[in-house]
Amino acid sequence: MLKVWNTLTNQKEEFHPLTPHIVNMYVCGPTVYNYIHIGNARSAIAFDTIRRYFEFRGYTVNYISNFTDVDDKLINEAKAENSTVPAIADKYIAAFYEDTDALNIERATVNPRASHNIPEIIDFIKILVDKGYAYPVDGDVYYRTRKFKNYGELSGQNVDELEQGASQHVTAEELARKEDPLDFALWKAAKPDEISWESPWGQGRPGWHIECSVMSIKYLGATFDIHGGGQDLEFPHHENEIAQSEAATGHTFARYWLHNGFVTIGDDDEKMSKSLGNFVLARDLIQDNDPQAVRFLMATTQYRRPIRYSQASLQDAKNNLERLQTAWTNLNYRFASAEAGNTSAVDDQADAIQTAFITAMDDDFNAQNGMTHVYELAKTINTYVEQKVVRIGTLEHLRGLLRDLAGIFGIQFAETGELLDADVENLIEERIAARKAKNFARSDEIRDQLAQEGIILEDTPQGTRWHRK
RNA sequence: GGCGGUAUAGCCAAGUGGUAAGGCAGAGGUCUGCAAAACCUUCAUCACCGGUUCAAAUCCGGUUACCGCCUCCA
Repeated sequence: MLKVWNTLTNQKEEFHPLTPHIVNMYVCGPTVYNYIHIGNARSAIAFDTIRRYFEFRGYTVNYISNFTDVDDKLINEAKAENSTVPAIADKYIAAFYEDTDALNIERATVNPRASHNIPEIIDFIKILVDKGYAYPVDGDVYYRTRKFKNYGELSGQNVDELEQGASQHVTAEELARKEDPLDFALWKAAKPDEISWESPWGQGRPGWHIECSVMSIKYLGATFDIHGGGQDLEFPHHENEIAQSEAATGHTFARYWLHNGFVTIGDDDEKMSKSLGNFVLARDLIQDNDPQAVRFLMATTQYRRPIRYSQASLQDAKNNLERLQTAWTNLNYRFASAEAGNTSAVDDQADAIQTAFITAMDDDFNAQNGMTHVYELAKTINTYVEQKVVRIGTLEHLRGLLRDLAGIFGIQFAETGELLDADVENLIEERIAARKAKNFARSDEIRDQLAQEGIILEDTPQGTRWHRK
């Protein structure tokens, strides 16, 4: 039975989707005023991995993830780049796809954009105003936070305690407009030269929070299964989403709330964030490192745990990935020398590993425990392929399982079989002859020479094989 | 100040009452002409103090340290 940690209740709960076999999930995407950093990538990878696991378990997943493409930051960035808000959004959305594709993150079912849903947003705000949950003031519209009785439930905050914090950060201008410092903007009146749309309250644009409520409900319905995002979104973003949505629809909003942990950096494991300025862009990291290793590091850490970003952790990921890749290569190498049929004892081992893997991952996507069984599979494979007699059915069984389990984490194995230059092939042939003649000086010379070119030779009972370093 | 999360070997990291998974790195070994890859062996009294229990990393109380949210942020 699959269990997930629900932030709403602060406990692990059995996961039962509203509709059998279908998971409707919404994950908060980035505000597209800059390239994504590896913290953003971590969130995308965490939920991509969760999505893949659901699919592995036989669910159909409707995965909606937004782009917030209208807000102060975009307006400022447009000014800074001497561009427009839509152009800035387009630019960084394109970059987002480049980066996430490189990290083998599956595309969402839909990536709705706030700016493409303005009529829906306005209609939604109208409902809140009509119901008395929101009030217009000079072209702004604010949400009446205290009117929503469960406000603070998600983050475990007490409204009165919050007010102390809020009051320290709200500007005098805002305070004058709001009935209560805790109220937040659903709609903001346009300042001169700002991007804006016509609304019942005048020219303006949506506030933050509202787009996620509107777009998640638009694509998934008033009540859906999973809402995900980074831990920093728990308050106020997700708290506000709940308040808006449930006030407007009268129904439970998301049923399970999942929050991923941060990527931390530095000796004191500080959160990586744009506002702290201590971030590493995903594209820079990918450029200097194997994207698969980056993906591996992020996907094989349980999604709620922090990930310490460092050269050492990346190197660790590379080594582990290499281990699995080697098992894959070892496995594929034996097909040519395999016999028909199956080795039932090994098939049984594979089945047991699969069962154990599912048990581990069903526990709130415990990737570390899941990976333990993937390593176990690698060991099973490495041991099996050293046997004199191997059988095709079992090789295929092992190959399929390794591919599927690794695939959940977004790991794709490199296929071998690339053709070598004729010169290189001749050298390998010459070396085989030299070894037969026990001319080891010459055979080692050839091996060293090819190693210089990045081609590693390995002598096995089935013959000499090679791979590129 | 309020709320929440961490603290396990050189590193990453499982484990929520029965005398510490797994991976990386290190050491030794098997295989190999030598290698490579693989496989085998080896490497921790679980932040600290006190308590409960036949038995605690695991429960309770306290202490310390670090991180996050409460303001834009994945």
